[in-house]
Amino acid sequence: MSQHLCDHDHSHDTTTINVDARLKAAEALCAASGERLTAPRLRTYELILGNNGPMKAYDVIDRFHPEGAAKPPTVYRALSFLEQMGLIHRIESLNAFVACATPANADHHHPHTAAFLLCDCCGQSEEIATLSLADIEHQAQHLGFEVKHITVEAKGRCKACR
Amino acid sequence: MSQHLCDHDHSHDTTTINVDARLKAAEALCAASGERLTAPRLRTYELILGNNGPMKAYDVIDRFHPEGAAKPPTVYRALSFLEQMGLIHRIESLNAFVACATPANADHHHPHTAAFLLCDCCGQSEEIATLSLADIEHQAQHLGFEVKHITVEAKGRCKACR
DNA sequence: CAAATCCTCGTTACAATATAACATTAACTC
DNA sequence: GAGTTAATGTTATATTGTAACGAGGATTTG
Ligand SMILES: [Zn+2]
Ligand SMILES: [Zn+2]
Ligand SMILES: [Zn+2]
Ligand SMILES: [Zn+2]
Repeated sequence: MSQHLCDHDHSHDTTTINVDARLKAAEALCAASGERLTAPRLRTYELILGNNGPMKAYDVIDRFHPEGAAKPPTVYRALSFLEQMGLIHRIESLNAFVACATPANADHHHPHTAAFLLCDCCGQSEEIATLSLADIEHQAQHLGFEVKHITVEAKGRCKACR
Repeated sequence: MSQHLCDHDHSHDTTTINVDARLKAAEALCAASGERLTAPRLRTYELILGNNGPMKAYDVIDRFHPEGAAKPPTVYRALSFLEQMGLIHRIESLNAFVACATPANADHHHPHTAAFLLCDCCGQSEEIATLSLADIEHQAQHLGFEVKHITVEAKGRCKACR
């Protein structure tokens, strides 16, 4: 995931997620929701959880099987499912996917609008809770993150189409 | 650009931009900035200005010449230029491009963070000025737009990479 | 239990989006 | 006008994402 746009080291690019705990929580969430966390879905989530930073769909595809790649629809379907369950987020500006930092669980559903700080250089992402764009600047400043460009896109239905 | 996800008419999907005036303003802006609004750049901007809603790169490519399509790099380069000049915005969640509603001109440079309301149904986009996510809800409500999902992504440099 | 139904998946093929690399031309500088 | 830079033309290819259809397995229904 490192972008290698620079010459300094990226040893800070490490996330520490308890993958097993997340997988168990996801199982519980799906069970509680009447959804099935099938093998391809589980494997896809596992890979994304284990990846250091946002992961491309084709990286999931390539690493899906020990022996060879998965077929794209297998993975794209799993990604859609995981996104709908709130377990991962799609990063539109990177065409990549990252595990939600605060996923719903069986007890506590937690759908939310996520905001991300995305480093151009090391590729790391930080999911921040924010309800205002000023907040983004504040949190970025607090984290020492220099913001260059913000993407804000709201999807829905216009008045005429409702 | 209509998405045809519905059976109602989309006669509201019409924008009215004074294309000639925008092109002249762009000429002036580039002249003032020491940049060159070359033929491919001008043609690309003209097509985006004339399009009803966000336009895909390959639609620009296909309509570039009266007789046949342009080569992709020609258009992608022009799109990058126009975006850097603040004349168009890229809509990440659509892989599309739209003319800025309030572009800079020779007198008044005006770089800004744009926010968009994007209709799932008719494909129309509305560029709104906003400095808070609550604002998005307010403006959407005022416009009768029902928001289903908001994308917020800030790109830049993390602390370790600065 | 068997039939019907629905959801999910496997597979093939392909569509849509975007860039690398290098040769050529046009503009600008001295 | 020779040297330099910026922009374009051109070919090829890389990356990202879906349509379509059949097979399998789970769930519901009678
Ligand atoms: Zn989240
Ligand atoms: Zn970084
Ligand atoms: Zn704008
Ligand atoms: Zn609409």
